[in-house]
Amino acid sequence: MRYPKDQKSTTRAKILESASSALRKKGMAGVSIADLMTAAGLTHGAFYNHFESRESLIDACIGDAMRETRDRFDIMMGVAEPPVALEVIVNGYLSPRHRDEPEAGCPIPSLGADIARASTSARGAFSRELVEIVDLIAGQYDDLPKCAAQQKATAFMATIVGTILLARAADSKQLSERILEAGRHAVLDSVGTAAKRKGGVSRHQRVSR
Amino acid sequence: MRYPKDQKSTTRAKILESASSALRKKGMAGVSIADLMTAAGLTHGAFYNHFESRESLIDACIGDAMRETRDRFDIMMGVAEPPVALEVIVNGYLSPRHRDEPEAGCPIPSLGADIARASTSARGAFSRELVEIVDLIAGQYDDLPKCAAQQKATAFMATIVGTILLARAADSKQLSERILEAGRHAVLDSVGTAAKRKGGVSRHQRVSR
DNA sequence: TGTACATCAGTGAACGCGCGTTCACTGATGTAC
DNA sequence: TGTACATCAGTGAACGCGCGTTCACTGATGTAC
Repeated sequence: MRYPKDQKSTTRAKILESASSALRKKGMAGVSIADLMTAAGLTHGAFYNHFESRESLIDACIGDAMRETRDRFDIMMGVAEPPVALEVIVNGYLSPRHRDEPEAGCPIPSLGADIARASTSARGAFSRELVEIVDLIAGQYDDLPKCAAQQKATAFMATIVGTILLARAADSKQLSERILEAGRHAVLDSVGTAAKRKGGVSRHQRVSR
Repeated sequence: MRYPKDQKSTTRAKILESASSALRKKGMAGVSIADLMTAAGLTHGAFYNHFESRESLIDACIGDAMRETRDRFDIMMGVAEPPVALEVIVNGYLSPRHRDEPEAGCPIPSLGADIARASTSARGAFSRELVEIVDLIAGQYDDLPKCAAQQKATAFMATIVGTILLARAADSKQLSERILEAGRHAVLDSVGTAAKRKGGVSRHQRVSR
């Protein structure tokens, strides 16, 4: 063969990665197949060697980006005891960097509304990963019954997602910063409550404020 | 003149309303000018009698839908004392109806990500209205210093916006319902805290669960 | 070892289509004389 | 009062363009004999 034997899967991965970033940055309408393929260093015709259609690419991107986010959360859980790990996640998620680099971040704030309008399979992939993420977070509220912990975790996700959404749409740095700060404060308060129930991680609370 | 003298402004309003709904329902990519004009009972050529371009229509829609949301919040504030009015808002905002009818609801969950990518003027209009909405809500935390109340109000908005976003993207009614419930619970908890500081609106808390 | 053929990721011209936008036109009404 | 002209919201054909998708082709490599 002309190409190394992992050529095809490598190319597919390259298209997927490039598309996944572009989608998060520019939205579903802002990305054409020709653009993507150029970004991946190929011509547009090769696209259909790897994906059945534009829609199937989008489905794959959503699943992929969600998995990436879950993995990132999972890794951060490793660096500290519950519920302190939540502070690590919050400070990363609600950072200026995440606000300013949607292409490298969680797909929910950038694509959530489009996911709601997407194919059944895309929404399925999204939901499966969302549930996993919520369960990961719920594990941090380990002093609560499972159901209550999941409820807290779901609200946790909603708040950080909504905060990034608002912070990105705001037109001034100042307003945007205030939004991030409000999100951080609200979420860390709830984490703080959990910490207090367990008896004190106040040092961490102060540090990450 | 062939037409009544308020014809032009009436038509403009009709296009705007039709466009504003279609945008929230189908997203920025899902709506063509021809579709909109047909929905408004006109042919596509007339569009440019009323708007300079597609982009300027979108700007107008964003401002308009935000104003509508603010007005709706404002009206709900009138029906109960602070902070009970917040419960009314939450139960409306985080209702299955709002989840299922984006075309008639708040533009932030449906268009937030697109607003972040929109023109400076659209983001300006958005931000001005957002600040007003936050101030309205902050007025409900009337036992807190202004700054703390605004912070609480901002997080309140982030949570309800994020909750609707997640609830719409979820692929099963069951998951979606759990998300709405988690959002309601978290937000009403924080309202409940405010109520307790003031000394008891527990009846309302129980009613709206 | 040499030759003919099969493979298949990638190429790029071509397609049909729908889009945003333009513009000459329509025709009912208002206005000037 | 009657006639000629101006106005202007709305019409619909036409435009150029970029899109998603198709497909005959390329050419380096692997394989059969």
